[in-house]
Amino acid sequence: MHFEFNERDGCKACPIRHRAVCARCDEDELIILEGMKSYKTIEQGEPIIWRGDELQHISSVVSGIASLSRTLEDGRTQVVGLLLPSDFIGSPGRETVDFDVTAVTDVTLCRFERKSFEKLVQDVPHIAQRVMEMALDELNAAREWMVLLGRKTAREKIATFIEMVIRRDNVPVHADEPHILPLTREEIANFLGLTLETVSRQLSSMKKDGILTFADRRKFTVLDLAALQEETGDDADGGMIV
Amino acid sequence: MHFEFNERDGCKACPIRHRAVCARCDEDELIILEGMKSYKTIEQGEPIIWRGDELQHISSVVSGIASLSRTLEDGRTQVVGLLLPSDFIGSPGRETVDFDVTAVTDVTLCRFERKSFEKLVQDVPHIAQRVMEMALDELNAAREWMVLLGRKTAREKIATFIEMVIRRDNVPVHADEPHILPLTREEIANFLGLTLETVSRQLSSMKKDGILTFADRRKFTVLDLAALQEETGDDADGGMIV
DNA sequence: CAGAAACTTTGACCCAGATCAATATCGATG
DNA sequence: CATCGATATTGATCTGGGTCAAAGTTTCTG
Repeated sequence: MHFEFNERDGCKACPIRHRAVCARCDEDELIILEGMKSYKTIEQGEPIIWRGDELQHISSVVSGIASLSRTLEDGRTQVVGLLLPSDFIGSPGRETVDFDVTAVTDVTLCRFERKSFEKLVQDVPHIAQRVMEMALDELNAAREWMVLLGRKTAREKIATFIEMVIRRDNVPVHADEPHILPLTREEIANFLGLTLETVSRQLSSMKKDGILTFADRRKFTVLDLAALQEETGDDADGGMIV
Repeated sequence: MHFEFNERDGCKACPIRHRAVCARCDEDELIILEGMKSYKTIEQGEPIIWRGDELQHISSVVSGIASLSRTLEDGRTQVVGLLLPSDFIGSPGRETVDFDVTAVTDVTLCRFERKSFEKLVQDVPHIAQRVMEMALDELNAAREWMVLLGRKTAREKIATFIEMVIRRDNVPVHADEPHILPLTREEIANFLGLTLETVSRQLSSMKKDGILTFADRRKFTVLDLAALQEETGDDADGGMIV
């Protein structure tokens, strides 16, 4: 059984093609991948899997946004990450999830039976390498977020969050289309370690300061990107040495 | 050139043997590993590498403790992780580090020329798998820490930190030897997203409440483990479903 | 072993952001 | 299109932890 990796023309039907995690789509390979995958849709607001639940599948987000979060006994909730299309739910080698996973929007998942996925990781070297790279990227993002949670002010947190949102759906150049906040005020608060009132106040304040405008609760446009970036608390150049 | 993986008797001289990241120590393998590694010692308090610096080596901590941190322009610092023996500095596929790495104690590193290490990751499937597992573990730990930073009170943060320290050097059973705080008050503060005064006050308060005693600034004993764990804010059973 | 530098504790006060509360707006539903 | 529940805004007040300041320890150095 031979597997090879090919980034360029990964199999069209294979969801681990996202982020180019895919073995060469010759017949052998396709059979295995086809045999073990299944799709599932979860409605907005519904839980996908709870912390501690046994992982039957490793899934990849095909469309929509899911959140990873932890809630303390008294209800305090911290969102520790957002899962966007191509992100995985569950990791090879783990039998349970350590965080609650919830559909923030309607979410479509492509699921692999966990054992098969783990076998794939073992048999196809480039898949382990890809998962490794993805994990390292996310680790970096998580650490970056730790700086925000531990040291940034409410205003800096909001500015950083908005900047992240507009960076994410990076419209070509100078498309003035409004951006969409993917989260409610409360979800933003739980992501930033704030209360929803503080989130609301900071957004209002940025509106007053002419940095943003809102067409409605979710739809906004950045009027002054430079000012926004100034407020994030990060180095202007994203940390490169000049 | 064939490589195989053997957890049990990984090569004694190979530092990536830590955490069992090691190929079978036949001659081919040894030559490669021996040829590319070098040791280096960094004194307590000295920087190991700065954020943005080009990574010449991937290193593994052999002894001592290093911290990963980020400092904002105005001096606010957040420690995003501690590197203990067997942890890596630098990741295959990255040309720079994204955080400052500092020696918290005297640190000995085992360094690999980066290109060679990356080649090794590509050539020896089990090494990529091992790095993948390590990255996934650290990702989990980072997310756990995000909950602490975003939602826990000062007292809960301190309790969690102390619990982490005693869990780390998990003395057999009932050894009443004192534990050692590996960090100064200021370093603890930067790790927990607090000020050093708050750290000091909380430690005093726990002393007053009979949870801890201090033999000196660094040396402490836990008098009431149950109470300590009660204060961490986490579920009693570490999150397992009962 | 004196004197200094580094680290820690403790106190007094203050403020960013939490909490509590009232109102306003949106969007779904019959 | 009126009603209701969910979501958001805004105001008033409170407080945990930050800030500023002054001792008190420990450790290093000559």
